[in-house]
Amino acid sequence: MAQVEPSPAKPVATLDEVARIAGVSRATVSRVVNGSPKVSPDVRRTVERAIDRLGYVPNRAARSLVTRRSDSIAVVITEPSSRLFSDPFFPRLVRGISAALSVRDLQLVLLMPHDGDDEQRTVRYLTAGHVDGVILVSLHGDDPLPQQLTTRRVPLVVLGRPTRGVDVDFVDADNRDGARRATSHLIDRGNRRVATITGPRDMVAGLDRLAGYRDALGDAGLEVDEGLIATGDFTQAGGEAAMERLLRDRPDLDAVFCASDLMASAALGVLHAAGRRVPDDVAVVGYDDSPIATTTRPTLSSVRQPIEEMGREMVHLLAGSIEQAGRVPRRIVLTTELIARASSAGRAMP
Amino acid sequence: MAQVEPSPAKPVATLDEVARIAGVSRATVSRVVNGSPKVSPDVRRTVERAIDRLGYVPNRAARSLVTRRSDSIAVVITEPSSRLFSDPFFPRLVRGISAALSVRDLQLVLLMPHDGDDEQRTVRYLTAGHVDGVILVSLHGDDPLPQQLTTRRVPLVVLGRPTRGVDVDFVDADNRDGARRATSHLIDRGNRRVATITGPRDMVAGLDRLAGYRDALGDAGLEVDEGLIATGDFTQAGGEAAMERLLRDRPDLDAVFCASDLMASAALGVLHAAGRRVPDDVAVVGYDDSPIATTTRPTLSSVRQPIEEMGREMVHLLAGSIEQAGRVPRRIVLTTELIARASSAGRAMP
DNA sequence: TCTGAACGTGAGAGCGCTCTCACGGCGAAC
DNA sequence: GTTCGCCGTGAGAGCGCTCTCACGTTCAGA
Repeated sequence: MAQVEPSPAKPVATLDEVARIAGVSRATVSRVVNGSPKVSPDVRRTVERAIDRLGYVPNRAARSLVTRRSDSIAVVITEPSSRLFSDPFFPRLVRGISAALSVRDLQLVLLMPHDGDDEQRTVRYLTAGHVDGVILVSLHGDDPLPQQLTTRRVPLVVLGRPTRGVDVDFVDADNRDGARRATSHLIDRGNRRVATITGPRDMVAGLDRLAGYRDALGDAGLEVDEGLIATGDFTQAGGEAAMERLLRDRPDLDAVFCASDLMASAALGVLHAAGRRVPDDVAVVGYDDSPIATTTRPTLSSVRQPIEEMGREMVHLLAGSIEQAGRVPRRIVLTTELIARASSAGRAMP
Repeated sequence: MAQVEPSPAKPVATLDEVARIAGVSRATVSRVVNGSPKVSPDVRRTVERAIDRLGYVPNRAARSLVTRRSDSIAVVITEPSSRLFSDPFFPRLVRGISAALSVRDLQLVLLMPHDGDDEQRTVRYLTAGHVDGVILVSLHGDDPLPQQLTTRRVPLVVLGRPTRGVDVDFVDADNRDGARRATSHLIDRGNRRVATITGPRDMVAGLDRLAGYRDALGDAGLEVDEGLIATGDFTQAGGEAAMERLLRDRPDLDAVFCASDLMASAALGVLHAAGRRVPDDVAVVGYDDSPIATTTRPTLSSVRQPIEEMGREMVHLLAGSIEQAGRVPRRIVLTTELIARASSAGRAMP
């Protein structure tokens, strides 16, 4: 072998060297780097030139050590793979979060614990002060994490209204209103036997969407018929089973509001197999407005949530709560929008 | 307001305190924490008790400062939102990476630059030594990032075989072989006019899959008919346009191999609209085996890649290249599997 | 002319950790 | 009994940064 000798990696400059080159003290360079106003314009220029020349970049670890800030926040996604992989919700949300963090020059540390052991490690990591704050995505009702973090005073923002008492910052879409809109839309087109396939009963989003369904029926003076309510779990398999059950128990239904597009797409398949035409015999509306909504046959009406915006709002909230610890918890609820497509087009057959 | 007085957050213990409690020196505690063998069993026990009692967790910043390691690696995803959001590939890959990193007690810092400005920041960040290594996901052929990182000697693993000269560690699925399998499968069932909708011409995965298509035709002694090759871009819109073009130019085609499931699902729609039955008139095979493959009508045959495993392998590779800088670049190519479903079932009509 | 506030700058401590080196004690080898 | 080497431990320096405090200069006000 020839002398390949990998040259000694990255010879990064330090504050000291910049100071020496610029002919000032370390403190002054630090002030320039951190944008302090107490530096005269010409000194600032000199220092900036030196920084450019050396390609100086502050050492994050050293800074963290003294400021006690890591300038990084954790995004924790606790969600079974099934949903995580099929639902574009997560990439979109993460993208929104990432964009907002990048503007603030914060780092995104991603945690996806996937067993109990991992979860333990996660808790330890989060409470050890390695991050300045935590964004918690998609916890189910009984997740102990928010409680644990809150008592340890780790700044925290949660996605979705928490079920129980924990008083914590959160961002949510208005699931109840979204479901109400979807259901009202079906009623408006003349459907009277509107069924629903719900989300899991341990997730607030699922419960809220069911509540919205009931609201809409109430608004229209229709009675809620429990036989028209089938419990799903947001997945295709769950949607399929629920739709089959509905069709068997209540063959006279003329519309279905599904609490997720995945379930709705499965419902379309079941309806098709059963010889029901959509939307003529049975109208269908989904939830999430995921890409799948445009690929089904017929295309799927759905409720769209402002996902990226939710990510951004979570970051805003978290930044605030890092700044002023112990402030009163805030909640942000964003409105949704019904996207009407073929699966609920036209008027119901009388 | 009552005296809500948010108590002074996390009173984390330091090495010094542990040392004092255990009655030993800081150095000894450090040795215990880092699993050095040069500590007598009873001293080790004493120290461990003290650590437990105080709930001591090492300060990562302080450690980084001296070791010059951050124990974190960056995952950079440069991909237009369209694909990022519709393709479950990314969540799955990230999950695989995350799991492998967590085992090694490494942190995952996620970067999703989405404009030129952001990209600049990203490069600066990565070369500033804030991370020990970089995993680069889904770069197009002309991405300058690998080159930049390589010259700065930042340990790097890339997803997918790079187009050009950059000699760099990478992990890839055997796209060529996967495409060959898919195409051969169509030929085996009796199809003779097998078209293909390719990926974008600036992505190696697209080119490789096209090459595999050609391979299969060659294997079967069939001639490659350029008129049966339509360029797509992995997205539904692209697939739709390509399928329409194919149908117009070569109405006699009897099968289509699509380089992505998204394009395949769009192709199904176009074929349906054109009154072609799948698989009877035209058989279709997609690529990726994404969840969408089971929701189309008919369900979609597809090529599955071991995505999580690819993530794991990338981490292994990166860990190695961090350990021994400047070693010879390695490449890992994983095999794929054809999942046959309804869209290519049965035999071709003669 | 003197006082003192305002401002820009430098000196120096110290954040929590690792790691080198020195040292004392003990057993093996002569 | 002496020497040597090894092993477990402690002392202390120093990683690169921020931040407090003190200091010198300038300038307005009396």
